Amino acid sequence: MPKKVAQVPFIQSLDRGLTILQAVATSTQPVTLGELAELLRVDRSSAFRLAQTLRRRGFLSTPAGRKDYILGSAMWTLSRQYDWSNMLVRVAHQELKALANSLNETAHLAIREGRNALFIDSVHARHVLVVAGQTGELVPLYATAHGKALLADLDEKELRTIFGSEPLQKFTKTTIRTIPALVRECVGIQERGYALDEAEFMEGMRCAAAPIRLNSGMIVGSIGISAPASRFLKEHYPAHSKAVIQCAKRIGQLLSASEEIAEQSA
Amino acid sequence: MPKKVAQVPFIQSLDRGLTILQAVATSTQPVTLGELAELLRVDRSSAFRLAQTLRRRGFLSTPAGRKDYILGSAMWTLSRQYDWSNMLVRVAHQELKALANSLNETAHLAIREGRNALFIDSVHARHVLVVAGQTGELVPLYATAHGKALLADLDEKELRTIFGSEPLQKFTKTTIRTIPALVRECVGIQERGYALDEAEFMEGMRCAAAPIRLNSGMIVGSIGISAPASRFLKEHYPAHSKAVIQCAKRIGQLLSASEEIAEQSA
DNA sequence: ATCTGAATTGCGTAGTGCGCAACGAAAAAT
DNA sequence: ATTTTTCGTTGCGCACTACGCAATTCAGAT
Repeated sequence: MPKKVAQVPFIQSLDRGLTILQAVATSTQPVTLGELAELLRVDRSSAFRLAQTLRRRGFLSTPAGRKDYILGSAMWTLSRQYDWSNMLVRVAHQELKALANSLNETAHLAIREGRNALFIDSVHARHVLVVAGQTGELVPLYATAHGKALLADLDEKELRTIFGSEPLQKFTKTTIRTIPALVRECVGIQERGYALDEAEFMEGMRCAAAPIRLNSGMIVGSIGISAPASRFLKEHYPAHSKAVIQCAKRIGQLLSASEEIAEQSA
Repeated sequence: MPKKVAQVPFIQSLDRGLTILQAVATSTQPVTLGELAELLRVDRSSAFRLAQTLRRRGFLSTPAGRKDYILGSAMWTLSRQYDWSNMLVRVAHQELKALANSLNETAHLAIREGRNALFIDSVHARHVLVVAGQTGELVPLYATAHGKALLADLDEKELRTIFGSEPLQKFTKTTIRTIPALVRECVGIQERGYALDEAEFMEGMRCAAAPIRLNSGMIVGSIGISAPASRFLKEHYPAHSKAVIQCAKRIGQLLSASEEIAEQSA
């Protein structure tokens, strides 16, 4: 039997309003009334009234003089004020746990914070020897798999803006120390879909991480596994990196999915 | 006569849905259905159906197992994807122009970008000698009035996270070069409401800037005026700083205001 | 187990929001 | 410049949405 979807009635006009919001937010261009009407399959007048309601609330706005719609300051204000620190953790935690269990190694979730990667969640494996990197810890972007995954889409100019012109601090003998090398690394990560840390930050420690991307491609975080090099062997790379990539992909889909995400949490 | 407000009919349920969104976004705690019903002055069942519609779209979410609502990933995704670079400029430009005209000096609008302040808009005064600092330019946070205004709320720990432990680069003989000095400066800015740049970045140049705050107090940008020290005299400080502070305040209100913002742009 | 407070569902009706059509203004075409 | 077309905006009345009421279920506390 097909699972029963949503007996709770939709509030039609609210639903339509949200559709408008998403349409405007994902469009790079201002959106005209006609386009909205067509999108919703409703009369222009209906689209107009919906859009006006959104506009009065500040969720939409019209560029000076123009008639077409862009997002308004209310959206901006709301998203700025809100504490999003748990969002990724909430959405990703299940997946993180699954990853850690399937490989039986410690899995981390990280975001970019200035020049550092910030670990915002972790699931430890059952091992005597557990890796460092507790939740809340900051580590250099250029010297860790998580950090490099977060940087993957940046070009040389953007990297220089972040790191300035001073040489990068050396942590181990494999630490990347120049921007050009980092640029090459980033290109590689884009191609492969994952980043490796071969004891670049901490001796004897390996890590594989993949960027978490929204539908738009934007990188919003990274997920990865870390382990002592004695346990995380080179022959594990293919399997581990594949698992990490798929995990990142699933999280990205969870974030971008708008409807009917399963809520089997019990 | 009071200007006629909005003949265009509200879409009631959309309006209510947006109210819910704002309520949830501005609350630090998860919001229960009962609270929403009370807020909207509607029956619980109505609030329920609205909330469910928002939840299906991913705009709201319920923490594992709980029944109360928090913002969902759709909000997060939307606001991440959207290009907000023009938002502040759009909202603030009129005020920026007014400021520049009233003092007849160049006014700038800046935001924080990593370790730098980024000028995102400017209005030049009619003077032979105009200040540098074009739109798009990056300047150090610790050495400019705009930068310091943007840092005003940070404490020592946060400042160190941004600037690291290396001594700060010296630009002029008045440049702040230590974190403790910067901390003191920030405290002063919080108290006074504005920041000064006494030729700390560029010789012979003065600047006064104030942080732009949302209702929540969060700093989202800075506005200020710059001029050669020969024209921007010490006796101008009181008047200029007051003008800058009030301008910043007005912009903050524009950003936080949700309804009926005047649209007299002609 | 019982009780209490909440969330959730069903249902009939009031009222909202819809489409239609007309108007006005601005853009496109001639 | 004039006509034509397109798009945004407003008025109106019917239809159906979404509301409140009340009954039901669920969860937690006693």
